[in-house]
Amino acid sequence: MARRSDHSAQQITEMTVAWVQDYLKGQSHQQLSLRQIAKAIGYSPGTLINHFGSYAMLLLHVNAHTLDALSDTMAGSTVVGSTMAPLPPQQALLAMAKAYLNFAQNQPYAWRLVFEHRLAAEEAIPEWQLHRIDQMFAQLKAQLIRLNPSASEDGLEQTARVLWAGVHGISVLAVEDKLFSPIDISKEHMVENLMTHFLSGWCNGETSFTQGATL
Amino acid sequence: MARRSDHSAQQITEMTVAWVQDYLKGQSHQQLSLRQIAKAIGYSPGTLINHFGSYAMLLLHVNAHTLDALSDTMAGSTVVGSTMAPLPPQQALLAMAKAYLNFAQNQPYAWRLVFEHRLAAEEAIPEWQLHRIDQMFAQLKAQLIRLNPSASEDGLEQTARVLWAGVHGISVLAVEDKLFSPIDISKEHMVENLMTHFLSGWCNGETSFTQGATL
DNA sequence: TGGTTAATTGAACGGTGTTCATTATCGATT
DNA sequence: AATCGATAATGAACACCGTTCAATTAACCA
Repeated sequence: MARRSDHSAQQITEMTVAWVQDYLKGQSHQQLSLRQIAKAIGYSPGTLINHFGSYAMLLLHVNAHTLDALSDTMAGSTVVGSTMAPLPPQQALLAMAKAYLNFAQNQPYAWRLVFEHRLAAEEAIPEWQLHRIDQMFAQLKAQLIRLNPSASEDGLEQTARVLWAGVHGISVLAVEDKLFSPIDISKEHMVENLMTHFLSGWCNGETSFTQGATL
Repeated sequence: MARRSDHSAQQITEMTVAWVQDYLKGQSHQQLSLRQIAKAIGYSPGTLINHFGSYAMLLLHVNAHTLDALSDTMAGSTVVGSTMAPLPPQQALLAMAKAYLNFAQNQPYAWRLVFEHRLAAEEAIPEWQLHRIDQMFAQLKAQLIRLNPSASEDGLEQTARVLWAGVHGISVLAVEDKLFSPIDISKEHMVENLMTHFLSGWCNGETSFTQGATL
């Protein structure tokens, strides 16, 4: 068979991503396969390889979709109402962190795929994917700069990543259920804990802790 | 063929774990396979399945070994010399965090396997594995309690996990090269940044940040 | 020594991602 | 309207994968 014109190239991408996203609502990608996807959308495995380049690249498109949804959720979390005043920066950051955590917990399989997926060594992460990540950091930095306008650009860059890494770490361990806590700690409380202590430490200036905090 | 007595059961475990650990020094587990391991140690795939129960369980043993090495490294990082006084708690915590990060960076493939590996839903994580993780937290808590003796047990438990999650997050993103930073930030500086600000915030008591830090 | 036990195996099974020659259809040209 | 070149799509083939299991045979014990 050849050259059906049932769907455009873009439609095939959409069908594929939509079906996988739906699949990931209920189960991990570990049981997922190219052949399964092909059957589900009514094309052959070879067609999908032609279209995406590889199974890994197909999954990268799925991840792009996930990152868009995550980014939207985070952006939306800082606006409580259309006519309200913007949240103070600390609350905005906390809202974004909680949005991040909740997204991870609500869509654990899609979220995990983003971070577990790896391309073959020779294929580089496409520019369109890097752009998505840049935008997420831009959101964080925008709030941090409100919180501490005197911070240097490099300092902001670093702090945004440290903070994000912290939230990410909690989310990873929460989603993978690897916190192994004897007591039941609310994940949201952990994020609040991190945010509170880190931001208060950050705003109180650069008191080197090797001499401070002598309690 | 049957019932060779070339090796005891324990020896087979050791050979297997040693070979995989060696393999992971140079490449990711993604290309690794049971058949490959079997060939390398001179047994059949079926024998390894009999021995470990499944390929997943085999990898769990590898991870146990990795966790032991990690735990040792962290424990060792707080003692600079045999006759010296113990490090102050902040420095001990920082040393452990850096040890954690460095381990992740030096043995990225073994380290990643620990966190990417998942058992089938029905098999529970064995007790001997949970025990290893408990011990790591015990190390952290021991330092935190020196830093803030008045903290409650539950508070310690939570703070230890928040702190560890933060360090873990930085390590994950560093190892996976997913920090996507335009500037080149030293990972060690990020850990220091997190530790400094978080601990200083933590020690300065429970100043709620919703009212504090008015920049 | 003979019988029992159990460790080990290789073949088979149903899966995987990827390659590629073949084919059938489309779009344009005559 | 017929033809032709380009190309989207395919399915068979390939080399793997983890796992199962009947058959085998070495070790052990009575």
